[in-house]
Amino acid sequence: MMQAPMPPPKKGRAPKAELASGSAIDPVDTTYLKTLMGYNARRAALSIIELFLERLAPYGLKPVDFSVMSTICHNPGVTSRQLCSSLNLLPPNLVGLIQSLESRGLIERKPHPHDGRAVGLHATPKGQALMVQAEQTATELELEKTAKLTPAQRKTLLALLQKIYL
Amino acid sequence: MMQAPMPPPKKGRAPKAELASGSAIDPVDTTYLKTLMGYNARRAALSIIELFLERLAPYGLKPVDFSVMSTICHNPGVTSRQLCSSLNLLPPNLVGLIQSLESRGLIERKPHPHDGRAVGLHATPKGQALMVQAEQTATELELEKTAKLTPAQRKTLLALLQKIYL
DNA sequence: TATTGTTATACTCTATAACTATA
DNA sequence: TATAGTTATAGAGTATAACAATA
Repeated sequence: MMQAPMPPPKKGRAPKAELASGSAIDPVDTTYLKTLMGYNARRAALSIIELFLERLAPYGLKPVDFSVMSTICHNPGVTSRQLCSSLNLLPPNLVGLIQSLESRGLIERKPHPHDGRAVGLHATPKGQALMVQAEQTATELELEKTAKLTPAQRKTLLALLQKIYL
Repeated sequence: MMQAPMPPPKKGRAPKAELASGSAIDPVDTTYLKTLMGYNARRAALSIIELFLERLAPYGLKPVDFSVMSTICHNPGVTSRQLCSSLNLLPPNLVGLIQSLESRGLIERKPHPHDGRAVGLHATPKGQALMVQAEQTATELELEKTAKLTPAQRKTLLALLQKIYL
């Protein structure tokens, strides 16, 4: 399959937005990158995560901690194996995370009823109370970051993203 | 502002998809996480990047290398400062990357015409030829990963993602 | 034999402070 | 004084191999 060579750099009329704007940097043509879903999804995710880190710092939760705690809260008795599978994490990277949450008194480890190898994870009342607040903060921050979207567009975006990774 | 407490774990009818499926893991309820744009955008991005790493490995390009090379190709003479600004990179992390691309003969560094401090980056013919192939490969892989989307949905998704981070 | 959880470890990515050369 | 590029380095994130206990 042939393809046209690299598009010409458009010498005539490049997108210029620096007209009389004091210390702006010369803009760059990223037209091609903007056609890539991976590029745009990553940039959007990082933009949201940046604010997430700020707002959730008072709870001592980073994105992965938050995802794990939320999943434990909504699935009492869930195992590490299940968390790894559903959140796409690797077992060795979950160990320290779980230990940290336990030492903070946010979760408890109980023997699994049917499988002696596994350990059931449960949120403590303290952990549950923290996550009610944390989830509320996360939801608020998300609405701020997606303020340019209508509720319908927001719903559409969530559904389309899930069509990619699920 | 008050909020309802953590939703009950729905004891009656949890989403079970493991009916008579040999070695499937008990599924987990991630309903809440799926309402978060940051979570879904990150999962989608990582899903695409996973295949990107495989397919672009023969070119010796990772996502950031690819973004930088593509931007240099489409913007001859662009500076490191401009790359950092438009791709959201930090200057120290770009240094080694640029040196690597130069030592591979993919780009050249030329003195900037107007600013003695800056260096203009240019793709060599070898670099341009590589990127024509690499961009084609990237575009193909993206279409595979978004195969569940119609062209209209794909266009919508790109536009909505840009509304978040731009 | 296969799986859960763990340890140790290496590799990559990202971030900060400080320096130089030029504007 | 401010900016472009660089250096050194620390921290976080992600990866693989190998092991013990249980199925």
